[in-house]
Amino acid sequence: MRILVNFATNIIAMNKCDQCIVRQLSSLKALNKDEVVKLANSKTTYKIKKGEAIFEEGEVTNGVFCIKDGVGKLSKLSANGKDQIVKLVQSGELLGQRSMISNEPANLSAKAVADMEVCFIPKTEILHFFNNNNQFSMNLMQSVCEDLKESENNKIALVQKTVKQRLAETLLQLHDSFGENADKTLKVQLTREELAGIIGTATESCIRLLSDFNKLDLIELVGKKIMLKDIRALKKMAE
Amino acid sequence: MRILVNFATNIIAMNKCDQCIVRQLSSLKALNKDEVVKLANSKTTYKIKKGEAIFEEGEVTNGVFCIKDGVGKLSKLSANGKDQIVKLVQSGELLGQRSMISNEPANLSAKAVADMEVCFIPKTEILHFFNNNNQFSMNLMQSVCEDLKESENNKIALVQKTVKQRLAETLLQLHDSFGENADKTLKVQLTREELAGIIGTATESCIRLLSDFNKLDLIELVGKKIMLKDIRALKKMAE
DNA sequence: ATTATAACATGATAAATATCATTTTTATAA
DNA sequence: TTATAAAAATGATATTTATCATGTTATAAT
Repeated sequence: MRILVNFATNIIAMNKCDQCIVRQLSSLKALNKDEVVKLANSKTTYKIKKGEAIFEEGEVTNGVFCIKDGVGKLSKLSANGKDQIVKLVQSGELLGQRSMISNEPANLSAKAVADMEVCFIPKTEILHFFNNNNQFSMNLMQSVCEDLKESENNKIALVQKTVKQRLAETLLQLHDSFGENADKTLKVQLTREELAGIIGTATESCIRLLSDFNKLDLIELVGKKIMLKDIRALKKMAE
Repeated sequence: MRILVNFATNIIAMNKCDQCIVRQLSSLKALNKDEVVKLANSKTTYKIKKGEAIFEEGEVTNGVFCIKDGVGKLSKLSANGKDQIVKLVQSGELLGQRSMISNEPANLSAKAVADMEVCFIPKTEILHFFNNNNQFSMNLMQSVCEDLKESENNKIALVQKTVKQRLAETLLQLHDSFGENADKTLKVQLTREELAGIIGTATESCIRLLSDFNKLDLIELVGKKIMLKDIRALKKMAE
């Protein structure tokens, strides 16, 4: 009887996780069928509305979050009250790997930029996979390494490029990673303040530059949305 | 006969690596006796003079470097010809883990800031340890995670703090990580250009601020050396 | 629909920082 | 030891960017 119930549960759960975009794109792709079943049984699913937090800086998370849908930002509040955005994350990605591995409270806050659906996987599960599945641990390792490389390059860009160059670069990256709507505007919709938080500048400076770019026909401002009109020129400007 | 020779070789080699500072401080501390023997047999030792490179940006390294002695800088040359320093490394640390794990050419150049002694460990060895020693893989993972956290925080500091704050912070960090000489000056000796490369500013601006700090009695400039005189005030300034 | 609130926008100005020019000091090699 | 180059220092100036003030438009709540 017990077995039957478990069997039924597992099938449903396995289907759910097995077909999930996170399973296809993240380190979790290395898990075998049994492991996916284990995963499906231990996960919890949440919905997070735009603006809400998944976790805050300083919180102990004790696990990782899979992003099934939506867009999130990892950010840190500075002394002067500005929210510096470190990274945008989207469906298919894992969140909170670093602090889980380091055994530390979260260094950054994670908040929804667009409505999100996430699954929480407890630390014990992840560590079990890490210790028993070499491909998984290698994948996880590579994913953190990729983050490190990105962070280093981003850091260099922030220091060595002007605000104008950083804005051009960031617009291109947003276009690249998140794509465009039917009306050709950028799919991720950030406020000017958030955009300023990514490129590390004052909101007013960001707004001013956007309107310069608009006048130069590099972009078009469609209400609050942004459409890239001259990608070639933006690329040139970013260098 | 064969066994005898190997036995003798291993003892010497094991002693060498077993007592090495890198073995005590890095992820390698998780290795058992047999693994240390394997390590000792596969490593190669190099000496690198101040100013020389261990590896350059874009090079395929195919292994990691252990820093037995000296100080190195990880940096990237920007379009405008400036060398942005991403991180300073010292004895006990490993170098080139990220690009090895990611299977990519080095993203940064590694150069000696002070004469160095390093050992090269081939990729095959490291991967073998990674797949067969859970504690080692966890250590390696944690070390990369630590780098990531540092890089993110450093990035935020670079963007949100003024050049003056960054200089104060960097001087304190150098004091913290590398200590001071008998005459109380900082042990790592960087040129003003290198220091500017860490805080991300023009060399002249860096020199100017150092001389301001000097006038304010926060530091004392002893020739090219720097002595921290008022650590409390520097800390306050960095915030 | 109307009010309140947040987001966006722009001008004026101040502050921070970079750049160019020049001089002084220090290190290095002939 | 002197010549030569590199590093450090400082002034003058230009450029970039932030800040403050204010107005406008969009969005949400009553």
